Amino acid sequence: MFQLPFHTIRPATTAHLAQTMTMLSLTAEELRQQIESELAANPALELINERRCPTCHRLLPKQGLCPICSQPALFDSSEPVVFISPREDFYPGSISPQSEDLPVDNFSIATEDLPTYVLRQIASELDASNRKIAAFLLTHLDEDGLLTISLLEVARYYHVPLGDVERVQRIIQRADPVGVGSSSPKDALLSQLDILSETRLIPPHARELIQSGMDLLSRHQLSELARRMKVPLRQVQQAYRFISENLNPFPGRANWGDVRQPANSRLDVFHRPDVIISYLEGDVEKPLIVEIILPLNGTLRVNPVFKKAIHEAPEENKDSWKSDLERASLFVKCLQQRNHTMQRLIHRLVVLQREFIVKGEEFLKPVTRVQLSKELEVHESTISRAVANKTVQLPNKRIIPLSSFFDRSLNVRTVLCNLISQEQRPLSDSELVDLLEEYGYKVARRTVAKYRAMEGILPAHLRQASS
DNA sequence: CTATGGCACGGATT
DNA sequence: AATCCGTGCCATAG
Repeated sequence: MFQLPFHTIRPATTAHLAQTMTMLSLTAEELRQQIESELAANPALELINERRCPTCHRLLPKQGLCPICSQPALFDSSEPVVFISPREDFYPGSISPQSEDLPVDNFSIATEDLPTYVLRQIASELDASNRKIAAFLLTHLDEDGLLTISLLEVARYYHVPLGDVERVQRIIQRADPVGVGSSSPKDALLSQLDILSETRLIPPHARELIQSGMDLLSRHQLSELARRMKVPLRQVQQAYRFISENLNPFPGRANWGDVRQPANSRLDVFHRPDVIISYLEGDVEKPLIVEIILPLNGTLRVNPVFKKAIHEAPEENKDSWKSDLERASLFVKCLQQRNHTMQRLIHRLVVLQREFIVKGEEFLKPVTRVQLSKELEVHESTISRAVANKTVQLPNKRIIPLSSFFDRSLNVRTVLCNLISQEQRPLSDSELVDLLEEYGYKVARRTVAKYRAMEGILPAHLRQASS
């Protein structure tokens, strides 16, 4: 019923194949750059406007209404709907056609600065007056992403209660470089900790350490800290490691302009996902909507005017025009090819891992890339490329790497976490092995220890029995 | 003596 | 061919 504009896949030339391959491994952000430079370099390539759905802003098919918004009831809830989606709200830097009716600077390709980037994320949560406050706060950030003015000043300036300003600040802090807009490094750490604690376990005392031991913490005086807080040194060390690995006192400094996370960071904050999975109309009963982000605000095609003009091309330019034309059509084909592959891949993946997506990590089925490559009848390296470096946003708004879908042990690890969080008394690793066996997971004792370490859980003798 | 972490090996995965 | 991951063995801490 909802036919996507599939294009017949032509027999690939080697150049075609090579370019598709490299394109497949690009993230949405990288793809944006690629398209941008190609567009600038090749006059035969053009980007045209297309009609958009007035409610969801998705690109509309050639004729008719947006299939998602207009007839939601038509969809079978057992089948996910997968499609390529140019979502400029997720891609503020999306490339737009230079149309006459739209001021160019509105969606220009200029990279955004931090204040704009943050404001875009939170704009929908704020009413007009709060938006003003947010904008004001964001223009007073230093290069570290911290506020240079006090909240009190702002409140006085706008004649609003301090509480209002604080509320706006809290919303800002939750936006992408998490902790941005905090008043101090300490503040930034605390808000990051809050957000992290919603999704994973945090070591005991981490919060108190930051709260009251910030100065000692920043000077790495752990033993002094342990004495003053009356907490075992081991726990201080544990908490310290967690803090330095996962939190960042200067939220603006870190990865701004850098797409990839530092290797040692486990903070699940990525700038923008490559794929977004959500429920239709936010309703759990409705089917899953899967959008593969294409950072393109329109449709890319070979310029028909250019194509026509080729016959009248001046003799000395004819060759270069011709190569431009070929290059352009190759580029478009590769892009289609990439989209097609991504779409098939993600579709299969969503069907397979539905439980994981809707119910949580515990239900992840161990699937290897090889299995999937056989099902889709593509080479395994194709899957690898498609999966590498990409991120997915789940319906619960968490953004995770696409490779998590192929994690062989994530399910066991989460069961392990549950087990430990529900334990009455600290269980040793070998006891946990037996317990896991009852749940149908057979792992070695040594492996349990590894998983514990991965999840940042202390060994049994350092854990106190708690709720 | 038990529980755990380090090192390293082999097989699977990419 | 390179890398990742689970596991076994052994040293060490408690």
